[in-house]
This record gives sequence, structure tokens and C-alpha cells, in this order.
Amino acid sequence: MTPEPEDSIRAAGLRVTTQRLAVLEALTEFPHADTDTVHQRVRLSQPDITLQSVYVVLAALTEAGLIRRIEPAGSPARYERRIGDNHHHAICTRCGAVQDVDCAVGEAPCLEPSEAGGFVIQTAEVTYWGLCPACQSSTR
Amino acid sequence: MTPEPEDSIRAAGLRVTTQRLAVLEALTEFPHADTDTVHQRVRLSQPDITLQSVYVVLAALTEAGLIRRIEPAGSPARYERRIGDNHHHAICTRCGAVQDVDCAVGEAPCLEPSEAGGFVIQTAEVTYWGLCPACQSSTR
DNA sequence: CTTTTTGCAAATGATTTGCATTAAC
DNA sequence: GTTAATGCAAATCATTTGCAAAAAG
Repeated sequence: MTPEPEDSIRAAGLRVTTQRLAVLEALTEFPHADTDTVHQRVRLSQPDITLQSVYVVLAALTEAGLIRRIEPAGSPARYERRIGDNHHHAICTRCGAVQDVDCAVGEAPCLEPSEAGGFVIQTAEVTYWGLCPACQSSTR
Repeated sequence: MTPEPEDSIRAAGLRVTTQRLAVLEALTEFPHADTDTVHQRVRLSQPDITLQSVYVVLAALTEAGLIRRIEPAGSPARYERRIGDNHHHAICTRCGAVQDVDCAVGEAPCLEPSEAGGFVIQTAEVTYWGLCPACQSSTR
């Protein structure tokens, strides 16, 4: 169960603002939304908010660990509220759609690279590239 | 054994130019170099080449499948000549250094996501985030 | 000679930053 | 009242594009 946005913001030591609440709400409604999408959604309740403010809010929430930033190669960053669990993403090479994918191999073995050339590994990220259902059926 | 740059360029159906040769050479010397690094290296032999030309050459070589583009979240794209084999990358969260990592789990199970919500998967990419040896020992 | 590449400058797109104003605590 | 967050405009950074000039085949 996702905790109340307001509580999680406060718990992260941040002030609760209407903008931050609205952004979290937008991400609940549109998981994997990019900044523009969040902006459009937030404008429904706050018509005057600027795109830059959305950027700043998203950065603050990401910094605080309340949301996760996904950076698909070659397209704008996206954000999601589902964090902490080990899940990965399938990204459509044609339309950029993002789909959550639970780690295929049981207890997340991908997350334990025996040894990586002296690196101390903190996290691992798996991205699957392919075609989403919609793009499979479209001709071009 | 890596084939001669000139041959592989020709084999890809591209014209062989001194710029392309120099870029491939730079990537041999600096695997995982970003565009700026390639530019600087190439300038040793071709002082007047512009950064934009390096961009265009890198794009052409990537398109032709001669090199691979890596896009670490939050930092400029990098390129490598090692392609075709299934290897992944460890990226230093502090300095951005990239290290090749062979798939930890034998025959690359990460590359076969049973089912990904209707997606037809073409490729998979694993990125490990952590600290490189140098950054581990540095204080801040 | 024909077609592809390069060189250059200008354009684009995403994102960040500085600073005065405003809202949260 | 203090301190942190927002709004706004301008700046930055990576990358792409259009077009004339040069090089490859």
C-alpha cells in the first residue's frame, strides 16, 4: 500500500506543497510519465505552474528518494513512484512506452554481479528493449 | 580479433574516410570514450576536425553497427567498439567511469525475460551502478 | 562524374540555475 | 519570523540539422 503522499513528503524531511502533492498524484495516475506529461496533468489543478517548476519538483522528489527517475536512451526522462522493490523496465523502441517487468530470474540474481573489475556495486538496472503490443500490430 | 577498421567500414557499405578511421582508432585506444574525448583524440591527427563532425561520424558508425552507443543516465553518451557479444557495464556513480562486465550468470539469463507484458523483446541491457576503485579510495 | 561525407553555423530539446517572491512551518 | 520552495527568464549542455564545399569510389 502506497503511503499518503503528504506523509511521505513530510517523512522525507521536505515541506508539503500543493505542487509536490500534485506531481505525486500525476505520477500515481500516469506511472512512467515524462516531465511534460506530468506538467500537463498538474496543470489541471494548477493551471499556472510552469514546466520548470515541475522539473524542480521532480528533481527534489527524486533526490529525496520518493520517486525514481528512469532515463531511457534517447528520450526524455520518466519518473515513477514504485521504488524500493527490484523491478525493471521494458521500453518500446518505437513509441517509448515503458512497462514494469519483475526480474525474470527469481530472487534477482542480476543484482549480484560476483565481481565487477574492482567496482563496488550499489544497484543494478535491467532494461529490455522491444516492441510494445500496440507497435507490434501497427504496420510501420 | 578485431578486423581492420578500414575493412569493417567498407564491409558496412560506408565510404572509408580519414575521419572515420581516426574515430575508430580513438575508440580502440579509449573504449567507452564520450564524444568530447573522441574529438580531442582525433584532433591529434586531424587538428581541424570539428566536434559536430565527430558527432556525425559516431552516428554513422553506430547506425552501421560498427560501434555501440552507451547512454549512461545523466552523462553524455559513450561509444565502444566491442559489440555483438553480450556484455554489460558497470558505471561509477561518482566519476562516470565505465567498466565492461561479462554477464554474471553464465549463459545470459537476463536476456530472456519469459514474458514482458506483451512486449516482444529484442535486446536487454544491464547496468550496474557503483563506485570504481579510484573513487572508493578517494575521501569525498 | 556521381554520391556520400565533411565542415560550419545555427537550431533544437531537455534540463538547470539565479534571484526575487511567496508559501510552509 | 525563518527557512525552504516556487515562478520566471535566461543559461547551459548534448546533440541534430541544413546546406555548401570537399572527398571517395
